[in-house]
Amino acid sequence: MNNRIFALVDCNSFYCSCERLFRPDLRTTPVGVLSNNDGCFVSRTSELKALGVKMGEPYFKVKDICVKNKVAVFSANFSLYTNLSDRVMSTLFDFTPNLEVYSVDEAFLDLTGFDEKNILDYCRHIKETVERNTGIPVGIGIARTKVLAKLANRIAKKDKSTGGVYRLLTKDKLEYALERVDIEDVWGIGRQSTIKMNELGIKKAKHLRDYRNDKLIQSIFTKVGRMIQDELREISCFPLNEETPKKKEIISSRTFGRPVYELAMLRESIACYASLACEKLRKQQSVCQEVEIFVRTNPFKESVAQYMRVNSMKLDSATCDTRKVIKAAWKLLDEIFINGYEYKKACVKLSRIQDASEHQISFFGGHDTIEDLAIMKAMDKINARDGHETLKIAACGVNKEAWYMNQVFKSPRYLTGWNELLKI
DNA sequence: TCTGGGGTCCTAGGACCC
DNA sequence: TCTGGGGTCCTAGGACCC
Repeated sequence: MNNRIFALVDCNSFYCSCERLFRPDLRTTPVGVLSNNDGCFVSRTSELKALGVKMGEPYFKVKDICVKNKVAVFSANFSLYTNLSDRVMSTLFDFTPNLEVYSVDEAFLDLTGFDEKNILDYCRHIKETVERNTGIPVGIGIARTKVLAKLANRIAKKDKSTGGVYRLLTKDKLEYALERVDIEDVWGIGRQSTIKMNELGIKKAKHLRDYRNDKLIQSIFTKVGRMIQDELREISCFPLNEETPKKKEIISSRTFGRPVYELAMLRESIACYASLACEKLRKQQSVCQEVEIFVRTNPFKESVAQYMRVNSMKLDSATCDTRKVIKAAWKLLDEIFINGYEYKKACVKLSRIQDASEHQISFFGGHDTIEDLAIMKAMDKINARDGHETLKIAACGVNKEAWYMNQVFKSPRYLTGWNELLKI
């Protein structure tokens, strides 16, 4: 046992809550948000869950249920969600700088040193403040390790009597919780591990905590499994990571709105994804020295011939120049493209990422010149000021409708588009 | 007809070196 | 018949997360 205290703040049905914020008429309506291309449900309100719609459920399979129950369905509107996420996080930051932004809708707070008697009230105050400032409802779980804080958060959300804040600090509460929580609901225990845990007779969180053979746990579930076990014992193994590390890989991929057959169209999509990835790369002031792409047909469509190929290359010199990355990606595409398949998805991945300021300049040249960097900088600046893709590389094409994803239910960019602000 | 996107960490095993 | 031992680095693939 240690004397640290972690609080996990988690936004309730985050994407749905964002949509509801601008549509108060939907306060009691079941709401769901779909993945890109209007594929699967990635966020559901409790009302939608109650209708039996599962996480990751393809929309077309439950369309009838949605229509019958007047479910408000939305296409993903990530610029809106990111913006609201920033507001939630900055509100939390006002309470403590010891904060880890764990995901778009979750943050760990280090509240070590707080008087344990008052901590429940304090977290209720945090919850109310976030909700008042941003309109996004949250739940908070409090415990001595991150794994247990996750668990406490689960209870806070499931058990209405908690009022959305739950403290898992006393021995009896801990026993009560660990006896009831299934092993698969423990943070870090996924599908494969659950099967192996069950074989060992571990069905509940408590069984893992009390499992005597630590070495066996380590050998089957690796170091990570052992750390989860210790975290259940209130031994903190996962530290709070306050600064967000730079990405080591940047991926940009999309499923096409419709099947694609021509090399020219694949090239356009690849150029677009490469542009997106390079933008992110420059934003974190990095350069990459490896480009990977893949293309594939629709694995769900069994009636057509299947094809999937990955191809990658190392660059002579690390770069953040979109033009060079597109050139490399196109070369990779030409090598693996086969005529006659019905392509459904393409992907660009940048790796071997280094800091732009520190990277080694190649002896053989080919590195980004001052002029290259100036062009990229100008492009980023114009796009930041006048909107995404105001200026883009011609290789990306102009007729995106030919392959771009479907977004039939997209809400306005209430917070990031001047023409789409809420009208009252 | 219609099934997402973007990450991280860990380990085993191969390549290579002396 | 019988052919060493020890170390590092890299990569692919598995598992997990939201």
